[in-house]
Amino acid sequence: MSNLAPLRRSTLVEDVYERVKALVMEHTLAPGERVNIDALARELEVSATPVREAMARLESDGLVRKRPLAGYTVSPLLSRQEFTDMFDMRVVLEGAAARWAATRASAEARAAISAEAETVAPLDSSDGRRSHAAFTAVDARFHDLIADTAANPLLRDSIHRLHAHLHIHRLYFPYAQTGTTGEEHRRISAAIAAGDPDGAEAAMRAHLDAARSRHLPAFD
Amino acid sequence: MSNLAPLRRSTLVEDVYERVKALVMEHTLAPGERVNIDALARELEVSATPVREAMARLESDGLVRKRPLAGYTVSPLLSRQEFTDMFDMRVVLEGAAARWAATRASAEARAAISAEAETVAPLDSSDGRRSHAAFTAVDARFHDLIADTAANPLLRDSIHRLHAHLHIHRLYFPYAQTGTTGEEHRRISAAIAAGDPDGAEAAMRAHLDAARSRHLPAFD
DNA sequence: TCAAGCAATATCCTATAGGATCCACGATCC
DNA sequence: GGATCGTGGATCCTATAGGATATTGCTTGA
Repeated sequence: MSNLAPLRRSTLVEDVYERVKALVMEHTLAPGERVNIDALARELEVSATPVREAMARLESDGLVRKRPLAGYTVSPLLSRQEFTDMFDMRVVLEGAAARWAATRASAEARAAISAEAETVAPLDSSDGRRSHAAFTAVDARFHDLIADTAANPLLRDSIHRLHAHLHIHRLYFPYAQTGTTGEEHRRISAAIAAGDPDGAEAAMRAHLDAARSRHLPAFD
Repeated sequence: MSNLAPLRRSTLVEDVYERVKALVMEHTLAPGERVNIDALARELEVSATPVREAMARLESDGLVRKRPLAGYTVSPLLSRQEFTDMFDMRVVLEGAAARWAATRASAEARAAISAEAETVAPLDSSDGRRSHAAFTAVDARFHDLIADTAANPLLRDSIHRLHAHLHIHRLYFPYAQTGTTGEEHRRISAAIAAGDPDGAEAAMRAHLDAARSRHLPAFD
């Protein structure tokens, strides 16, 4: 009976960080909006001190910006240039992740990726259509799974950071085409399952280039 | 007369962050060492509050680790595996940086990179030999310059973060061979100057692989 | 009507204090 | 002798208060 989870006794800072991060991710706190620390502290029923510390961490994540002596604001939406830069980074990082996943993944991991690639977003109960939120959730899980499988913590964290920003952007432009995402995912997954690093990287790069093209019209 | 620097009125948190970061980078605070917040606050002649906020930022940088309710410790030295992972990341990120620098750099930037590649570490005044510190400083400037030239803020920040950890490691193993570093740098610079993205990326990857090989014996 | 200057308010930033938790050391028991 | 338990001290974490700064709105003048 070893290797138990470290039993996280939480501090308020931790909880506040998670809560505020969620507020930003679900755009209850909108991009560009000012964040009043005192008001936020009252809302969460804590004092300002742990809130300030949590905000410092969020700033390092790039989710909020700080102006000294003038408070925090939620990071504004990505400009077209920033969005392009982000996808350039994704191509580089996730391309490498796919490559390494193809060489390093365990049999279980390959199976998990294949399963995720076959997953189809569930139908929305209200209107019977596939919701945008459900689609992005499936997409995010697929990409995060590959990032995890690449077995490089630095790479994994970098990719996760980028995905947070992508998630925020998607919430504001929920009309991007789904296109051939499913098929592209299956191609990536097939290459990883086959242990083909070149093919996996190429498929991932192609997928991300296509995804970028699907998103770019939102900036017109 | 526009475009003046925003005139950073600093807050204590900013100053403390820079000071503590320097303490870690120059290993006045040694890897693995516990960081007593109250003692550090007394030392810097400030209260614990801004120190805590600065530590939260340093944790996001990976320079310190936090155990809830048990304080901060300076991040331990990289294991062999972590060191290898870091260089895997460098190959990916800096390879892309070299590629983009080759296509996007202005004439001035190309000249600056070439000049930096020709720079030789100054001789130490005391013993007349090239000091390890001087060599690493020149090396760091060359790589940072390319990262800046790639014109992607996300990429630049990611590379800078990695370099901080590399710097700490180097201070503890100051006997790594210099080898053919100078020549490798000149090869990278030549490809960038020539606007050859494939060549620049290949040269950077070769350089980093060689550098990793020069460092790895430190773990034996 | 618009710009500039000033006052009042809101907000941020830091210091301090006290409760909560962990760590080290010694005592006790097997 | 070695392990377990309990206590004292150190340290962390949070709340609160007050000084410092930015922002807002109004007034004044051109």
